[in-house]
Amino acid sequence: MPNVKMSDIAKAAGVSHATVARVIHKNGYVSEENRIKIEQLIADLGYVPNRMAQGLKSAQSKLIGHLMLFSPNMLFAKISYAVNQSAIRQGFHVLTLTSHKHMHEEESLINELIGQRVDGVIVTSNPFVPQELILKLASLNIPVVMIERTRDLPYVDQVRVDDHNGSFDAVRHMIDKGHRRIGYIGRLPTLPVNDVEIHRFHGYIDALKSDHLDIEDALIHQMDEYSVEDGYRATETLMNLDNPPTAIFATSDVFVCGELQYLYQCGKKVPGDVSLVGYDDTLSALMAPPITSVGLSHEKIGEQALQLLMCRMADTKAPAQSVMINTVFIDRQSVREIH
Amino acid sequence: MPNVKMSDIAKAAGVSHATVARVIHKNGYVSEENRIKIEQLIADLGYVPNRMAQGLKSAQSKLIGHLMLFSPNMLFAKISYAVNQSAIRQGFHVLTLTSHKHMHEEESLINELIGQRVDGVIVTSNPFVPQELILKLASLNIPVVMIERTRDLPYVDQVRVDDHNGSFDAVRHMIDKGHRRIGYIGRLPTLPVNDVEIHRFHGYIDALKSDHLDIEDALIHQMDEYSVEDGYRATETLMNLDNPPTAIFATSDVFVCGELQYLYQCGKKVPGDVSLVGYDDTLSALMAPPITSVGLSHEKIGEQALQLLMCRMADTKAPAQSVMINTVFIDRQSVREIH
DNA sequence: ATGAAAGCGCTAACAA
DNA sequence: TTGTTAGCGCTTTCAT
Repeated sequence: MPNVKMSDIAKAAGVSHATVARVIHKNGYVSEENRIKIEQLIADLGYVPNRMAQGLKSAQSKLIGHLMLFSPNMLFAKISYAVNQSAIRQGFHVLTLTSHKHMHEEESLINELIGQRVDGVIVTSNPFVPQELILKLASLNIPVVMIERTRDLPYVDQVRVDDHNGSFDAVRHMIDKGHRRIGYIGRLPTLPVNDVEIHRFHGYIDALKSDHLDIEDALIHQMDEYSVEDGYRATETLMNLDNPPTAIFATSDVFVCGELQYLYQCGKKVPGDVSLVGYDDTLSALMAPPITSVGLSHEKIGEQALQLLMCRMADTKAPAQSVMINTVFIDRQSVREIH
Repeated sequence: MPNVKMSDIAKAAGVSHATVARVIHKNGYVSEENRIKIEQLIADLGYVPNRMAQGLKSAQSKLIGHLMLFSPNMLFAKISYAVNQSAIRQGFHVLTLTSHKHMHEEESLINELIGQRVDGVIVTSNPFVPQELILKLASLNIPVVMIERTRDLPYVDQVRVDDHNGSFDAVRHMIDKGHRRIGYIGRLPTLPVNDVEIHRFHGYIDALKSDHLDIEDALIHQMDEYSVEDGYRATETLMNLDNPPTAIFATSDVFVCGELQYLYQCGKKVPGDVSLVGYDDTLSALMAPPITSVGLSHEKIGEQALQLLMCRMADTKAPAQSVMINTVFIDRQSVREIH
């Protein structure tokens, strides 16, 4: 009994399909008698409206596209999940498309989304999506929201993370515990969109300055990639300094993995010998020992992204909005008090 | 210039929309002259066919639904990614829906998928999807493939993981390195679908038997949940035995996190004091130290799932197929040689 | 080589 | 209170 359609219900109920439509949408007048009968029939025959037909008619697919960058980082899996949930809550479904950096597949992916006539597009943390493609979407009146690595573009809304504060608070935490020599492991700001790296770095610098601490180049490591290996290497260099740091702040939990691997090898304890703070709060809870980290609230991010999308659907030509999401400092006691 | 449609191209080219359709689908005869002109117009105006209209007409949405269970485990993020990639390669898009255990949202989620008239459904590792819902899909002639936690249902194909072997090989590896007392940390087989737990457990048992080793209840811990905490607790109990194991096999990398946290606390070294092997190969590479683990090949799993879906689309009434995917043993030297 | 026309399943304005 | 009707954008058959 595949593919029951409105006319099947109508026929079975002895009415026109317009009447069936009325009971489905609960608008217009329908006699109590017919309503009951039709509702019964819908349940019995398992009728589910065809979204493609609805979409074609209404020019609303109720689909939104989510363009992500491939990344082994659990953070994006979490954001993806949050976006999906928020979308469902608003009656939308999400088509998730992932591109790889430097593979220039974005264009065809975006065309797919246009083909589906998505009602909106979310671009998460993908610094490689060319600006023209975003503008193309906007010119087609398809609402676009960018998450995390955002651009200032007309009619394109942004959900940003307050990285400066997140970073500042983390480093302040270390300073407050008595640390004076704090290492920094981050990523080089060499991507097309770099706000994230720059803000995290300035958060570190500003925290040091706020306590009039020296900024020492030897303590600052900006690596090529967010990777375990780079975290390992940076830590190795830091710990081999004549005067190694007592604490290290890393801008990603992935770096933390590398830090711990190095420290494990040379038998140094956390936080006994070195104190650590990570960023993302993805892997830090799972580490031995668990590591204090700066968490992002995925739910809020997803929620806001959908919110902005809905607003823009309502008014495509409203000025671009930018929402800042706070980070959440998660203390897991991986920073030791020193005197 | 939003929403260019076929008739716009037709009008601009001074032909009927049927001719435009011909050049798009490269079928039927079109004069060279017109083809050039139309192709040019399509590029210039940025025409992209409306999938909803195509779908309505062809009764093929080119969408597949992916029903997952919410899980903090990275494994499912990876499978999800692999499924998406394989789908794209076959010209499909994926609607990913995630349900929470015990929330009984599966029914409405499946109705959403029916509403979208998805061409197929993949159910990944979700033991809570009621059997009737799966059967409902099958009865609507919507191909269904189950991944990892599968059921024997008519017309429902399965992609399974060779957990018995995966587990067997891992434990054999420990035995070959000279270990005689090997702890087991797994999950209690209390889910609606339990093959996974049972096979992993028997893999362990059979490996021990293959070397005529004793099976000791005290070494076997079947926990309530795949969680860091349960891994921690089980390890604590194991290590406090009068005669603790020299090696521990865990059926999930999540357990490994807990193991390492406990061992870190009491200053025991891996593999110096205890040898470890995990399962999933998700977190094990990130641990300090990196842990040997049984990996699943997500790509193969995704690829096979799509393959089976395509086959079933071609022949809905073919007998159900079950494909077994091999695990991959990843040696990271976390098992010590003992004499 | 090209066009006309029907129809996919639905919505909504208009008539009755 | 209900039915009729005209599309939404596309594919495809059948004429021409």
